[in-house]
Amino acid sequence: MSTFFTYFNSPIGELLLAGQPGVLSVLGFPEGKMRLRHNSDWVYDNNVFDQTIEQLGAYFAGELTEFSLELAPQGTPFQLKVWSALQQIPYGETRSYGEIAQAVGSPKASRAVGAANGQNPLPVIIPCHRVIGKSGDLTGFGGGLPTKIKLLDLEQRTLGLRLI
Amino acid sequence: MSTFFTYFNSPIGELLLAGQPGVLSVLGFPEGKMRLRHNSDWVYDNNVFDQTIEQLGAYFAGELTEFSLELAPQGTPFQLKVWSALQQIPYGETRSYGEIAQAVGSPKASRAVGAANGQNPLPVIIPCHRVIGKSGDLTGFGGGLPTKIKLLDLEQRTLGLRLI
DNA sequence: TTTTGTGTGTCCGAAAACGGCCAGTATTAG
DNA sequence: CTAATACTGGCCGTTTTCGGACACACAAAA
Repeated sequence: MSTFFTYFNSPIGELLLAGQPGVLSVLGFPEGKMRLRHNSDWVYDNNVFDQTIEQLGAYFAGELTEFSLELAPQGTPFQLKVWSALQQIPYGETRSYGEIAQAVGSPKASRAVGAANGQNPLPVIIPCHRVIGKSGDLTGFGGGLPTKIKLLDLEQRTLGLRLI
Repeated sequence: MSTFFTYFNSPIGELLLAGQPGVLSVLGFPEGKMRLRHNSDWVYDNNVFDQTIEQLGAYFAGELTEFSLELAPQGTPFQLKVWSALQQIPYGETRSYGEIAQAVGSPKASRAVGAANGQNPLPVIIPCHRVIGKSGDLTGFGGGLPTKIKLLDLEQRTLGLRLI
């Protein structure tokens, strides 16, 4: 089965989407430090990602707080547990790396959680941006710290509007 | 629990024995390349190793072909599997590194088997000397190749005598 | 043709290095 | 005196590096 891909223009820059019909497995930043581009044996197809694009659009517009997509991230057992835990963090809230470590049953593995966060193949949708240092430092983000700030800010402002 | 040790004079030179009452965990060559000596916090006690000494004596006299001792070698899961496989090689026979690799379920790990062999904490008793290259080369032995030859020779001659 | 003897390819496990951490001290700047 | 800041050491899963007690193939000698 071949892998399909497309690019999506978002407020935080161009995004690479990849996966198979109905299943998203990669979301990447083509620019910046990560420079994640499409593989040469992937097939361009924009139609495959209708739902993803629609929901991403709504998310960035502050009109969607929870994604409903079929995901297929690839990783080690530990990484999968971490990414799963990330999806439990409610929109607009944050957790510390240590809290996630505790949530996956390895209380002392906060550093390993940081590493797993860095390998997150589906940022934004799997909200690794909601994990920050215990002291409140943002500490890091694959797409660059400014993007992490933008995402947290978006979620904060959206929640603020909701209160009116 | 403290660790006990003693030294035993054998035909292949002095041997260091160490462990706890009823359980042997180390057998080493104090001389030669390995230079395994007793640790400073171990306690000298010759009586603890009655059975070991008796059986080693009988082995070197050609009167014992299978040890019956409680062993507690320390190692990684892979090493333990290898050492366990070594104990399945009958007295006087040999196997190639590749065959042991196959026996532990990693057919291509012949070189890794060599490495594990080199870490064998209980040579002679765990018969790493019965593993040789596929071509028949002896290839290596912690206590020195001459010792490996002596051991294989002893076993061969003992079997020979048995045939009479 | 058989037999040594080198060279080379490969494959593992083990050990070391590496962070998107964190808590406990020590050190300054107010 | 207090609080922010800097430094230190331990933690833990992953990644990378490393080093062979191998095993073939081919060459050269007998």
